Amino acid sequence: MLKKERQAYILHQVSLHNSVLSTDLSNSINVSEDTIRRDLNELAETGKVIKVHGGALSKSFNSFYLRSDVYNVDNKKIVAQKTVSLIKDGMFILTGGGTTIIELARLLPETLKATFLTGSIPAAYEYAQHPNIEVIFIGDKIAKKSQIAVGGEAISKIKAIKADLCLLGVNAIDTLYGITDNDWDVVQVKKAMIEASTQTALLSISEKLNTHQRIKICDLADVDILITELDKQDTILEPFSKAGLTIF
Amino acid sequence: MLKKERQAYILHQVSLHNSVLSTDLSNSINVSEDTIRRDLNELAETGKVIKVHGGALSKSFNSFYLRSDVYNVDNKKIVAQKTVSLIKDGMFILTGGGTTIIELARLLPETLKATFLTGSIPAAYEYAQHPNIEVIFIGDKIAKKSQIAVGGEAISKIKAIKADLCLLGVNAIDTLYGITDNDWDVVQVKKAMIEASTQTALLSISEKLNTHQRIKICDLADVDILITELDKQDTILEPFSKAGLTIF
DNA sequence: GTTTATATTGCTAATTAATGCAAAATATTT
DNA sequence: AAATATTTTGCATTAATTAGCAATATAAAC
Repeated sequence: MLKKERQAYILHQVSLHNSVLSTDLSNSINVSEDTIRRDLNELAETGKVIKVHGGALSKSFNSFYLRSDVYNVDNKKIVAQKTVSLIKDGMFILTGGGTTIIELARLLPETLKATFLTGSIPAAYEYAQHPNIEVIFIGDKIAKKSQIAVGGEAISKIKAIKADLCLLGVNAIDTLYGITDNDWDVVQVKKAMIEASTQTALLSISEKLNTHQRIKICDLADVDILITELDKQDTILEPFSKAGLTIF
Repeated sequence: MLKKERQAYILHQVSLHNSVLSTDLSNSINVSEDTIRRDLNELAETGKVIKVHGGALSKSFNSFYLRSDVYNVDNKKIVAQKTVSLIKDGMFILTGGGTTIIELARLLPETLKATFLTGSIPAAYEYAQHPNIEVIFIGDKIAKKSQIAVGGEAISKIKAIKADLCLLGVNAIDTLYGITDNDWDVVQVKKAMIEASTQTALLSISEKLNTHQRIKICDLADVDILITELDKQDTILEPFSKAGLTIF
């Protein structure tokens, strides 16, 4: 087994179990613990895992984004964690794609029984890992860049839905420009999702607040909840609160 | 053996096994390790493989899932490789899921311009990695076990399609029992896919020949091509050939 | 069809990389 | 604080790589 292969295997194990023990790895691939340790150190140096006494922990637990580290994962995880509390048993939830949504999918409690509807391949994959979650995929042509289904078929399917909650990762949000994005097809889908839900929550790391992009999805008035990694009281959030959004 | 031939052989080995050792190659084609190394370096410079200490790795050696846990990968890869030759530019291809199909997705040439329609999340993900392939996802409720969309929605969507070719990984195939599977929902989808295509090719490692399961998909007469890792002339394949299947 | 240039290959020796081992030094647990 | 487990360090061993050179093979020129 080549060194890189071994490291790939280790990474896979880490993403699968969130943590590994040097001893276990040593046994399962028959190399000395020294070698494992050296591998883990290399992987830690390049930021792929977090080295701890006795083994290593996953950084951005993922099979999709194994290579490219997700930007700002830590904050995204905070956002995702806050979002979990909004989700109750029995809900019908429409969600988009994006790295924050993926983090959310991973943080969902095992016991949660809910139905998730999405057009994002990575998100669907993650939801499907949960034993008690029903996943409905909204199919259509897959946009390569974002790995989500876009097009008329998908939109009319979304319009036929009435969901309890819509969860969207946000690209740019601003009190003046509203919620904006940079991909026409994706915007159409997001619009439809917001309309199809009784309540919409936006997931956004604070960095994206007060920025805008080319294409408008909707006004702040059209959505309900804003979830960031910041404290509810943070002054940056005040304008959004005043615009009528509930802050989490 | 010419240099180009040798490098083609090396590339083939790499795509088949995901990794090669310089030593092995040196032995199997009787040239010095130096030559192999020089070849690998050339292939690495043109981006065909990833050179590592001791050998080389396939460029796509880790993405969606690691193959180490896939049963009988090598044979599945041979099946997949044979299947590639059936696919031509411009085709509309309906495919199921399953590990053999995933291998196929990975072996598709970069230059291929075709449209793939599938209800399998892992397959869609793999297809979406190709620059010139259009992916249409057939959405519906996702069956956890198989990660494919099942249900009336998906089936009626499939029925609205007329595809050039249907590629199905097979669970069990027998001259007497026909093609069988063990999941009712999946069977419905496969049935619909076969009906919606002018031609159907079955991908199956030989191990699955002459086995059967609970639920019938169709008779041998309803499909056209059988692709296994075996040689066309193999006696095991004779009964299938006699049943009217074209063997690859 | 020679002859000349160019590429390819294999060999040797020196260098570098990868791995495992053992003893000492740290952590961690009880 | 004692017992146990993990890490560090330095070293030995083996394997793989590099670089230079000689021997062939292949292509190009005459």
